[in-house]
Amino acid sequence: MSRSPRNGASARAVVTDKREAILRAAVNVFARKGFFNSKISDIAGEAGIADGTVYLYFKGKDEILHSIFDRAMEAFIGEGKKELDGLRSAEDRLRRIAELHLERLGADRDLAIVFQVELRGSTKFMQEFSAAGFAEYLDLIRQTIDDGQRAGEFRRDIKPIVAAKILYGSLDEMVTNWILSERSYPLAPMAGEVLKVFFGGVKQG
Amino acid sequence: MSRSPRNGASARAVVTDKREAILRAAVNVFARKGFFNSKISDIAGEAGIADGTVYLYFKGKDEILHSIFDRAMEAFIGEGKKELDGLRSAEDRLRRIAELHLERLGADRDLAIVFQVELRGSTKFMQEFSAAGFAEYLDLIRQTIDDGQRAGEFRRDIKPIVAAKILYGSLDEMVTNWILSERSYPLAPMAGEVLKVFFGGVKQG
Amino acid sequence: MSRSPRNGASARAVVTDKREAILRAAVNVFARKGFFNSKISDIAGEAGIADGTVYLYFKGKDEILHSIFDRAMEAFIGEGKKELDGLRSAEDRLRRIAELHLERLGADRDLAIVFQVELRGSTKFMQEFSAAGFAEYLDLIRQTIDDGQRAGEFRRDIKPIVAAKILYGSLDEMVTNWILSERSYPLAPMAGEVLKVFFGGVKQG
Amino acid sequence: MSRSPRNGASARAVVTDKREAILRAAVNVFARKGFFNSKISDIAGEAGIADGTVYLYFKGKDEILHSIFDRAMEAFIGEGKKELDGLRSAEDRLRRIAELHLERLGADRDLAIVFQVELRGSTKFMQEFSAAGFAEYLDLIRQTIDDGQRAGEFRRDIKPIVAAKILYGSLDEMVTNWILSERSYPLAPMAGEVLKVFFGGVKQG
DNA sequence: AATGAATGAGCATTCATTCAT
DNA sequence: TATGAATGAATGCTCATTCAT
Repeated sequence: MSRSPRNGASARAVVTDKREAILRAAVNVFARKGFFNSKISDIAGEAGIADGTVYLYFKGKDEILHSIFDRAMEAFIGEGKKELDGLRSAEDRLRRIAELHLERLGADRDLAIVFQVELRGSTKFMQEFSAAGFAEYLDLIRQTIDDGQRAGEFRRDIKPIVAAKILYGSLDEMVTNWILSERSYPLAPMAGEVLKVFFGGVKQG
Repeated sequence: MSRSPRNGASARAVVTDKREAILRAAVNVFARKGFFNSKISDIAGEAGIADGTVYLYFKGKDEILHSIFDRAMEAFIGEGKKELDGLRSAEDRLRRIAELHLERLGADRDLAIVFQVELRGSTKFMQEFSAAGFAEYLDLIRQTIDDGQRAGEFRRDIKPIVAAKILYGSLDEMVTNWILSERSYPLAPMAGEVLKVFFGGVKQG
Repeated sequence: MSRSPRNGASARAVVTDKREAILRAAVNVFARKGFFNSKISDIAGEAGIADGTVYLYFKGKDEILHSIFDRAMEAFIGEGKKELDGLRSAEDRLRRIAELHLERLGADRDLAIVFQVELRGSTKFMQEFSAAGFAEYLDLIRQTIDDGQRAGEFRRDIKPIVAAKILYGSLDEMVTNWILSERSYPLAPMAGEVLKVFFGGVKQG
Repeated sequence: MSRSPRNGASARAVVTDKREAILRAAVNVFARKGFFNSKISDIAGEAGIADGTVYLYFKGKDEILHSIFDRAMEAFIGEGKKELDGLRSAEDRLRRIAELHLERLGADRDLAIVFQVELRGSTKFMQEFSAAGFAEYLDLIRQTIDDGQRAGEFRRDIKPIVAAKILYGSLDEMVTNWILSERSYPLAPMAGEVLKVFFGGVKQG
């Protein structure tokens, strides 16, 4: 946690610390000013380092945005894998996915803004990030729905990929609305509301 | 002598023509390069006019984006109003909304890209555009659902605003996926798929 | 006075009228915004004509400034010549010159600003205008002083050209101060104050 | 590690050097091309640095002009204070002021051009600079004359402020003429000539 | 590794000038 | 003559990136 550890932290740890500091600063700056309006010097300033130092860790702003995405997805998927392992029914697994989705983003508004807004500011980014992780995430949902259909939990007259997009799109909209809302409210509980409708639509009557 | 030519319509047409040409060019350029990477000179070049001429019609890029949004929303809402007037049941109205939503964006891929991607590239834009038209649109859906609940068509244990966000989010995700997809497929038919699940979830058992 | 005379004004008169209108507008605009910050469109707007029309009468801003100077100097010198003809003593002539100088500029603050400020905004202008009229004016003063010395009115141990610069510089400073002053006071009476000192310095004890 | 190099003086010197270089280059460029016709790139080129570097030291052209004025006035007034301290009579003090005025500007033709021409190219500048230093300078002269009147050196029937403007205006005109002159002659000796007339006009008969 | 002064390519914007009407 | 829409050259300014220290 400390920026200049006196303890046995290795040189590698120092490097990691500064890298982390830049990424954390970048999330904050991007959330406040938007990716395209953020300057490298803003990020460096927020991180408390010199402008030039940023280039020792990243090639440029694009790579920083990529790293933010990678780091967050890695953490999210890693955590998700563990949580889902214990759940057997497709319904329980989807519920946990939805909850995690909103819990995670609801816990870090700046990160949510970067994910909902900044990562979507160009088709180039969207395609890259879609290829990088969104696709995998969407496929996880699709697969779970597919499993549910095979297990007889869900109606079979609905294409799993369509249902997956519906669930993802619904959650995504909850997050976007939460970000833009002037009122402050907890995001996670929206998961239950979404699922009530979603399961009503996909579950076997 | 007269400042407006004898044929008032033609003068208006000329102005409108160039304005329109700029807006059309801008949609194309924004879709290809992204809003922030588009230069005024790109738009002017695409429109076949000089750079400076753009400033005779718009204050800058921001105003162009706003105008694109305004013009499209105006057309969309105007068309929608007419279509919905004849429909009585909430189900029919929601169905028509969903169809129109996907038909419209599915008919103009560049415009769809601008709406799905470029208009969301900054919180500033999102807030402005949310205030300008998205909010109204979302409220139209909410109100229709509310009507459906009062009429006994829909379950009453679901908050209309939540259901509205779910429907909107689902449609929105369909559009985004369609844009990013490498395959080319018609967007409009997805409306039926979305509604199958959505109505399954909200309609009275 | 009217901008489009219905009376028998000839075509030439119309031309002159528009030329005059542009010059009058330019003096006003230059005084308000400064020569370099004034746009042709500002002048055209102030004159109530189209931008392009300005070019039917003048090559550009420089020529307008020149014309302002020429017109004013012509009027000033023409008027001055008449007034001075009747005066015999050098003292009387210098007194009248000083009075005219301050009366004229004191009567048209905008013109005074153009003369004191805008005409001096570049060495190029200053050299041109110096050659064009200031030099002639200064020489008129010098010659008068010379005459006074020859007539025994003034001390002979002072170079006429130096005395001329002193008188001109003193009057000039009165005008500049008057322009910059926040208080509003009549300029012409300063002539007497300047001359009291000046004559004290140059007249034969 | 340390942000200020071991030798603090050198860092300061470096900064000062580049700032000074820009100011010196700007005086030269302004004198040659005029303030409004000078481009930032002209100044940067003359100073031997990149265009962007100028903005590390100054906000823009206006601030450069201000700095030129401030620096010169500071030097001038600082020097003047010392010189005048030893002089008792008002006459001696005014003589020294006049000499310093012409010596200083006569020693740096470019600076003189900036002071006589460029600083007066707009009412905005004139007002700012008048407020900033000219007024103070004029008041120094006025006060000295006032002292001379009280001490019985000068006539009391002349307003000190008017006499001050006359002296200042006379000196100013000497400088302007010297700048515009095609002949090359020393400026400083003109002080004596001006004072001969001025004292003749203001001293007790 | 870290710094931050310096760089200069890149772009938005203005506005004098033209010319078809 | 008069217009004013259109032009496009000109330039101030920003900011990502480099590199000597």
